[in-house]
Amino acid sequence: MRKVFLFMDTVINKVDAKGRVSLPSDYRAMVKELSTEIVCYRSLSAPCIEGCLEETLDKLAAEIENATDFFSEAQDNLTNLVFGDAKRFSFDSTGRILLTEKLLKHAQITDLAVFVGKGRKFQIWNPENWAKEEARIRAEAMKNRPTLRKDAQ
Amino acid sequence: MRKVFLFMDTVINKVDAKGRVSLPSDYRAMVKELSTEIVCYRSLSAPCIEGCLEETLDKLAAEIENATDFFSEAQDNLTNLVFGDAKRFSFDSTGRILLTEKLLKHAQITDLAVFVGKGRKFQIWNPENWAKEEARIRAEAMKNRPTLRKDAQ
DNA sequence: TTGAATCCCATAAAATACCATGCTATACCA
DNA sequence: TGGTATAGCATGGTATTTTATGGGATTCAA
Repeated sequence: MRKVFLFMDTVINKVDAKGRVSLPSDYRAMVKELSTEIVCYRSLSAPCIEGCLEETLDKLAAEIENATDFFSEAQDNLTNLVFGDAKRFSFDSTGRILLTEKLLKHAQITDLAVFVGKGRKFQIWNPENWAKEEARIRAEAMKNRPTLRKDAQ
Repeated sequence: MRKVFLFMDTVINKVDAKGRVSLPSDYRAMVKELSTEIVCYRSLSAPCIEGCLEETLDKLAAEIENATDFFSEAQDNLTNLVFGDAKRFSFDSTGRILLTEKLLKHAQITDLAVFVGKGRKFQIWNPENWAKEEARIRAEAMKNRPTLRKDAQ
């Protein structure tokens, strides 16, 4: 039994005519080991699909409750945005999930999908869009080294 | 059971036609004792591969979550950069890992790989590049003594 | 009953595990 | 201390398993 569960690596898979994509085998292994499910939703900030484990959304729900007031408009909006869009995806015996039209359209994905690990989450991109995005992020990191010191941000 | 787990020493191993390299036996022993796995990614600052234990990345994930907001661009960029590039590597019964094309290309490694201990991390270099880099670092350290005082940096 | 979703089977390629060998470093003994 | 035996290691090769992906069959629901 492994100790660490992180979505990593970048893998590119085909999307067939039916809209099926193989989930990277690493991701599947995690889902199976934790006996949970994958949840996907449209990214709020980029033209890509975002995915995570159900547990992660559960934690997010708790955080939202903690950070915003029960009756606040902020909590209302946030929960609508996140949970209104999220959907559970299970994979078949060969490890494929069936993405929805809504998600594919948002990410401009047609026949190829790039899975990008983000630790507790992952993203699914159109290959060209991801290439541009990665170049942008790396260039920025070269210019200004990332930091985790709060005072430096 | 040992108390200290540090990647040390510099060892050079062959990379075969399939891209397989023996992980230094010291490293393997650590990984086995901790029953964990190795993670590798392209160094952000040098033409080499960087590696560490899964736990190290897990801690980093927690730190990122702690230092940045769930919906922030900073968290987005950082997690893409780090985890999109990282990949788990398990070794076979003879202690070899299969490096990817992307990593080998970034480090300009063809048939020989130098493993350089870095404590919590290690690096994998092309032998010639490492020779140059080591000379440079040592020369610099001779000229300006290293310091750990924050105010001096 | 028609379209969509799910399941199952087949195949090729890639990743992984396994076996065998020569070498090196270590341990052991005189 | 010197020499030998032994265990561990690096490395080449092969076999086996897993994975991605296409296509067809079956089920489910509108």
